[in-house]
Amino acid sequence: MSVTLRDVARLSGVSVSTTSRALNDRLDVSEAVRARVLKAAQELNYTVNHQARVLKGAASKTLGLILYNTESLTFNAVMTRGIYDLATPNGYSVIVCNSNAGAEMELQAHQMLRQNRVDGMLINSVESGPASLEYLLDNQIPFVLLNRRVPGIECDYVVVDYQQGEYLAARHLLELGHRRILCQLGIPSHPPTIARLAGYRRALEEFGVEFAQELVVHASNAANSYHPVLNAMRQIQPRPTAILAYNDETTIPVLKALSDLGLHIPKDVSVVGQNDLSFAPFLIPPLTSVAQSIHEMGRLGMEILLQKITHQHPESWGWQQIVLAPTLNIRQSTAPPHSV
Amino acid sequence: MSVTLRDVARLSGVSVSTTSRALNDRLDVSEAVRARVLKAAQELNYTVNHQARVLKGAASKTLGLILYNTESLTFNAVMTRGIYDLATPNGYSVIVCNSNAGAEMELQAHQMLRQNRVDGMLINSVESGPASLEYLLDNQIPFVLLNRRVPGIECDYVVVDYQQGEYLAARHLLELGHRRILCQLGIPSHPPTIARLAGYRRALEEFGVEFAQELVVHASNAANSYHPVLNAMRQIQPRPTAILAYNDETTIPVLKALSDLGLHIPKDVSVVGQNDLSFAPFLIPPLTSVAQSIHEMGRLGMEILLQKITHQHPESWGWQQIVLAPTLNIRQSTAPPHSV
DNA sequence: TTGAAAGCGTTACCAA
DNA sequence: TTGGTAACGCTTTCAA
Repeated sequence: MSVTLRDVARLSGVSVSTTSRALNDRLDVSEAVRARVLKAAQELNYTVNHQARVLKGAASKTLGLILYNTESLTFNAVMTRGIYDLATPNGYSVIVCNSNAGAEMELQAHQMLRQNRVDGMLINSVESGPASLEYLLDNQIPFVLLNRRVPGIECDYVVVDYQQGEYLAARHLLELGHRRILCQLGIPSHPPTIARLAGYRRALEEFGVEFAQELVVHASNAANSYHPVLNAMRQIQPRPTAILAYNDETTIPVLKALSDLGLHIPKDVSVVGQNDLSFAPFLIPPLTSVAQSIHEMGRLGMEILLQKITHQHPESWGWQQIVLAPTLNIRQSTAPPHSV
Repeated sequence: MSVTLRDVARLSGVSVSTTSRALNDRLDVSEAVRARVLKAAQELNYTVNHQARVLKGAASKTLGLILYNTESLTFNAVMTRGIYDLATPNGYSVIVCNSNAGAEMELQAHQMLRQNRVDGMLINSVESGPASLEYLLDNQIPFVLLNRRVPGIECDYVVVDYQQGEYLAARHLLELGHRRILCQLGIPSHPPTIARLAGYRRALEEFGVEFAQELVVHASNAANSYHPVLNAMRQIQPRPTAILAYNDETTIPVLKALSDLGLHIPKDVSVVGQNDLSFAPFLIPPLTSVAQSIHEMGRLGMEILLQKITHQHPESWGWQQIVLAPTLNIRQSTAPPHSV
């Protein structure tokens, strides 16, 4: 079927082993032979068979990436960019799998990557519990968790801090004088939602403000923020004076809901987003938003993974457990409450 | 290092070949033996070595995906979702590569995927010219172009029709009575920009409106639409009465620029977006936008690729060349020009 | 500097 | 129904 080393060897009139050495830039090949081999290889359009190499014992030069795939569209896009930026230049292929937030597909992904003998993995989905990760640890397959932690599993991870982000946002509003702050979240069991809620409550506590369940709006899909927020702002009395949106994308429907209720931002209601996407400064009014280093998280995760793969002293290393601190970018969507 | 078939054979007390047959659900294995083998495999936590299988002649069950990676964040995210949705369930791994809009990285990606003996490829980046594609054709490696066509290369492709989309948007504005329509585009050489420009001009011609170069705003990065559009709307006389934004994402800064100029939408200026992202109905005012079937494009491309890989009659097939028609969703951001 | 041969893990063929 | 053996394409060791 495809051109093999034997074909190249035959054409260049030398043995297979010499051909291999010539193509792999070994020193112990005469220039004359090397030139002949290279020419033959080019002529035949030869490409080394990667599977054969790996079977022979070489590193697979392949990494696995398991995505959760139910985050916001931009989240995945931004994170994977950080990852790819380092993969190809370093000669690594990346096999991307999606769990679609399901344990079954996630296990299938692990299975696939295991069969492919990947050199390492980046994991953004841990729905199936710790077993898969324990297997990786036991078999010394390097991996880095992205935006996830698993209780009871000691390993490398890089996370952005949604808890702290929500805390910063809430504190900012509290400092401005807001006391009734609507908090828009996703599915209660989703780790980023759990983290946000904790940050929100931490800020409230710090300011001695009592937590009210009615001020938390959970939506099965955080993107559908229009109706939940519209209803909440219509019904809750006294009306919240500020909103913590799940992220910048969901802020757009939130702004629309407020506009449809005839509420002015920030005069009547303050709004804070999260992720500080590139469009945040261009919303009307420019959105106060918490910047999370998502691209950085992807890039750093990949960097750590590559280090672990190349440096062969896993024992001498501690775990790299990195929490990327968010920053609050204050713009014009937040102000003291009107009534104050 | 890792557990092999020999280890399983040894533990279950049968030969390697019988072990292989037992694990591969062959019929000619006694139930007693099969049970013993399965138990041993489980006990040892055996996973088949995919590279060995492929070397032996099996299909690699791996697909390659080459992304351009300079499109809008959402474009890649939406398209790849359509792709992944079919990959894992069908047992295919996807190796994702990025060209970053560069010919060199694109060639490197081709090289990588070739070495990995992928069963097929989905390609959204053709910066390096037709040579790579010709190689695939010559070697009967199935591939499908996504959102790209290459002059002189006959092959399968699925594209969304940005030309038609821009045409529909422009026609809508022309029908409303607009004659001075600002057209926001990206790098002149980028295929989607070329297509959009052609659609714009086609609509103008059809309405007998002369094309004016000053009404076309090229930006190196289409996302930075604020200043180019602000300046254009400030300087061009008479002022355009409508804007064709590059896509929905760039619409956000466009709306801001108009707002900062004190221009009202749609009274003073009409705006049309493209892609009809989920947030389009929630912009203020709700955005008239051209819906492009990007998710469908990814999914369909994958479907065609899988068909080509499984059905082994490439000759009897014609090329599948699919152009997904856009539709215009009219909302409140467009109206007849104020002056009419 | 070159070549022969072994072996990576698997499957398939052929014999038993 | 089972087992031995060869072969996939490559790299590496050892000998020449």
